[in-house]
Amino acid sequence: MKYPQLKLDNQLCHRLYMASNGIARAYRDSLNQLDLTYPQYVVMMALWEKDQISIAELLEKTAIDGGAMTQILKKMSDKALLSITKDSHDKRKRLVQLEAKGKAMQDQAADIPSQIRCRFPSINEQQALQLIELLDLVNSDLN
Amino acid sequence: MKYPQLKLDNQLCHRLYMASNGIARAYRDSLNQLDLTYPQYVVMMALWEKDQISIAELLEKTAIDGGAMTQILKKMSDKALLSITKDSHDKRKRLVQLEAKGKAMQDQAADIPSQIRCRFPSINEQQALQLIELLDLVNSDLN
DNA sequence: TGCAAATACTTTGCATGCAAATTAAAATAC
DNA sequence: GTATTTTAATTTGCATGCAAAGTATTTGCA
Repeated sequence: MKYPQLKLDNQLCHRLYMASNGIARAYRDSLNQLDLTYPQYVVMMALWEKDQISIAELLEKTAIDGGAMTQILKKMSDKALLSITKDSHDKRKRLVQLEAKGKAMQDQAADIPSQIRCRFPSINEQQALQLIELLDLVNSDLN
Repeated sequence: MKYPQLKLDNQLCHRLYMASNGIARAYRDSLNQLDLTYPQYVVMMALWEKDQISIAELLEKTAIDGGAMTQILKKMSDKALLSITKDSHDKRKRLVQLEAKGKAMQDQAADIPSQIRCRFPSINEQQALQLIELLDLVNSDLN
């Protein structure tokens, strides 16, 4: 190997790639029971925190791609989890609000975080917090 | 907010999601110059480390999806970066080897890691290593 | 030896992630 | 006040990630 900096073993990014895909995969079983994909689950979490927000605000909170968001919201709307209305003050904007089914789903979802947590016995609480701190630093450099 | 464990701010997975997508985005400019996508770059790194390996071995080293790998290798083969031959001892297997263009690209790629590193001024070396250690723990639980 | 099970890939269908082009409406400029 | 620019979303085309089904070989086992 000519260049050690090109070894896969030295790539932070590749580890993030594996971890991100792997954890999303770990969520799959739990989310299948709610008929949600991971990005859809993220949208739900954002709305449970703050309902009645514009798509732009949803994009900012979730960091989901705008083009994908249009499709994701359409599917969630078809499933009656939420509805989308035009903002009467600014007709460019559209507001997203939870429907009854979407609100009710919060109780079903409440157990998911602990289910996922069990899949990572190698990580203790302190390490999890440390990981979050470091990822926040990474993400802060990404704007 | 009824359930604090459902707050986006408390989700390790969402941070991984943002970091993984964001870093891949950060690679884009550098990789565009080599006409490579990020997964294709990962394949190149794997092959620069060890040439003449089976697709199964490539899948294991890169953690790329098998179905996607078929398409990725086809595109890379079309670009004359590598070629694929049947293993004469086991006709189920196919061996991947770098072509001249693929080998030469290593020199062009050697600068990429430091270019990416510059995009993360908030992270010092010790923190980067710590992040790698923690992600290795996460990934070790993902099998 | 013969055949079921395991292996190594490929294919297919669906759900994003992303860049670039497009559309509609609001804000600014002149 | 109208033209230009900016903002908010959608649309389009391409590249995966993933599960499930399909194909071709090879193993393994009765």
